Amino acid sequence: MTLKSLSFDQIPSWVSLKCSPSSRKAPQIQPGHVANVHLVSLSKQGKLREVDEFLKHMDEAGISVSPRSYKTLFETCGRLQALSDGKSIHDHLRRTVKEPTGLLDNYVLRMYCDCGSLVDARKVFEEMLERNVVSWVIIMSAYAEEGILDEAIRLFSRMQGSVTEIRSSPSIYITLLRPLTKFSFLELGKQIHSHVIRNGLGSNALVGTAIANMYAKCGWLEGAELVFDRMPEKNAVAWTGMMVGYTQAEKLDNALGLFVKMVNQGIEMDEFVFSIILKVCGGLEDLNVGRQIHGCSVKLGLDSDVSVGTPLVDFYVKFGNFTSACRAFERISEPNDVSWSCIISGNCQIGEFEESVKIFKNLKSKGVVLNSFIYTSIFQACAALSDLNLGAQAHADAIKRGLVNVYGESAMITMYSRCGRLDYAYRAFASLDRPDTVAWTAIICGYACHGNATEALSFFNRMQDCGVRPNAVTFIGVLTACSHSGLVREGKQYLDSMRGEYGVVPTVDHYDCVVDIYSRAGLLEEALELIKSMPFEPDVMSWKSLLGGCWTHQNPELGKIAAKNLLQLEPDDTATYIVMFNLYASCGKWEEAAHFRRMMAERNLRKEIGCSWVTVKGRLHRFTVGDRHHPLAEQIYSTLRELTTSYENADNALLTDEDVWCGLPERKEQLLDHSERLAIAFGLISTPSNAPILVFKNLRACKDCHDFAKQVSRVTGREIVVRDSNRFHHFRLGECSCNDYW
DNA sequence: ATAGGGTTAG
Repeated sequence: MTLKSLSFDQIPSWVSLKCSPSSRKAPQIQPGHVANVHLVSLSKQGKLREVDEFLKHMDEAGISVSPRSYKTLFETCGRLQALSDGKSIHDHLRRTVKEPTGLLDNYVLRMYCDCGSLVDARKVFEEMLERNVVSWVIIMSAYAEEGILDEAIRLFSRMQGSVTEIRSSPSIYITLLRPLTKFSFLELGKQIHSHVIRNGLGSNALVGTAIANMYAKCGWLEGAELVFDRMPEKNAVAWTGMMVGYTQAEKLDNALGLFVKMVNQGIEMDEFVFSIILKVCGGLEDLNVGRQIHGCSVKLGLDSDVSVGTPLVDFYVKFGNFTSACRAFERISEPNDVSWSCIISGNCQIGEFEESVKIFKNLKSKGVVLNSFIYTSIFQACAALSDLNLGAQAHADAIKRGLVNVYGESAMITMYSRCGRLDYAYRAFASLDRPDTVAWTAIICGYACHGNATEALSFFNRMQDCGVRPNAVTFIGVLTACSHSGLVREGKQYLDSMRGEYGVVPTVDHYDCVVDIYSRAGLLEEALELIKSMPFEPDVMSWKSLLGGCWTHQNPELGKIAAKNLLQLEPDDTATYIVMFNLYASCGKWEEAAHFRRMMAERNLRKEIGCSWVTVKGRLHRFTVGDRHHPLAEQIYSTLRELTTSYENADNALLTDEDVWCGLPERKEQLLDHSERLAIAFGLISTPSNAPILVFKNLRACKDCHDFAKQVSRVTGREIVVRDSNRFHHFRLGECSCNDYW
């Protein structure tokens, strides 16, 4: 909108309607009144550029801006955090109003605080001629909220001498207490409490609530209870605070008990009470009580409130009941970013990563507010989908919006690593000031599954040098690194030192890693011995690892034991049948082999279709075995034929994961059309000759394709990276990073 | 005019 001149004809009629009918007086409008009303209207709509224009016109027309207009303008600038607009309006005020601005200064002060400029705020505060309690509260809370508590306290002492109304101003204390809660400064809190008592505000309900809250959230539950119990009337706020305190102290039963007491005393419940108590039910894994509380919220008509609906969604997600979660979500009348983040992470938790991404894109296109939780889930989804494009885009996007925090940072390390870009993962890690346990773990796991054990273990050592303690997941990464590199002795030593040296109690997963280490190294008896002697019931992974080793090291006797246990635990996993078939077949025991084939057929089991894909210029190209659908199929196959001349000896090739589903061993000679070969060949002909090729595959790489990829990397000089269902293989000049050890 | 509570993630 451009106003050529200050013509009131251009102001919509409804604007002027607003000012006359309410006043009974004759329609004598103050000069400039309409202009000021228009200014306020623009401001409330957040149209700050038009405000600026309009102010100029008012100046030219000699119309002054009313104090009420200034108030609204400053409020708008604060709300929108528009510091430069705020400054120019402040300038305008100083330029045009010569007399003392008095109470308006509080709004200016508030504006600078809201815009995050403590420097400007302080300057205004010091230059103020007249300071009242409100002025002090504003400036003190600004420092306190920023965590600059010592300055807030200094101001507090300074105030003692200059303001007399302190006895009647509980807001001072409430203001000071809130940030203490946030930063958990218990000792300071106690001092303020004594101040409160000395100033006779000990029985003030609002102050009491704030103090009980402060004690509860600083973790001093006894103190909180003392204050809480002595409060003559406790409102929902006080009860909520106590429940939060118990929850943070992991005393969920106490929190629930308090809730029951609250209900019995007939305290009116509001939406915030439901937020915390639903979280408690989720933590207690108490579906029944949660459902009852859900029903209670419906009766009160609160379930459509975002503060109730959102934790309800989360509650049902925790129980894996996604249908109920969605139903709860749909009841929310005005979902906010938290609601969306619950539904997005819920989708991630049930493996619906595409759906998460879809919702995310939709929210972005609609301009809905996003938060760091949403980005963390999206990084997780991109990791699972290996979607580097979207992941990197979301990364840049999150930075622009200032929505990257420690959670997102470590999720990003994992995302880049799983998308095949260990180099980016490292860069993301290296950019951290002080990586915590999870970030270190993410980079260790990254190097481990890319087969770089030396680096992974060196990160583990550096982590300890930095004084960061490893957790259970860290050791999974460490042991995986050992496993992928054949570090048998080291692996066992790490397992043995976990409890004593690091205080991390090993779980069955850690033992499984070591079973895997032994099995891969051909120490099959040791592996079986460990399975038998470990302080846990062996699980699927224990036997799978052993079976894998029996296959690589051709031991049908132990393989039989592993398979027997595996079939009991997981009769529908086709991999067991296939490996056993191959194992017997390769030893020439055809009858036993046939037995497993037959069993598989009888149980009507079908193998997941082998599939590989490669992304070129942002487009995904997907291949299945023997696929001829691709427009460049002819070129792909001729490339493969050229590359395969050295593979005549494929005769004795065995049945692989990929072959089995399509049928029979007679496809011996057809190994050349395995999906990953198609993807590699396509990568070769469709990317620049110096670019690395990154192929993803849903199943484990077979031996022949692994050899093939090595060969191709030697002949063409290309770097080829293949991610199979297990790990990453980096092929360079005829060698693989896994040292044929996978 | 100033002031109190909750829910989401690696």
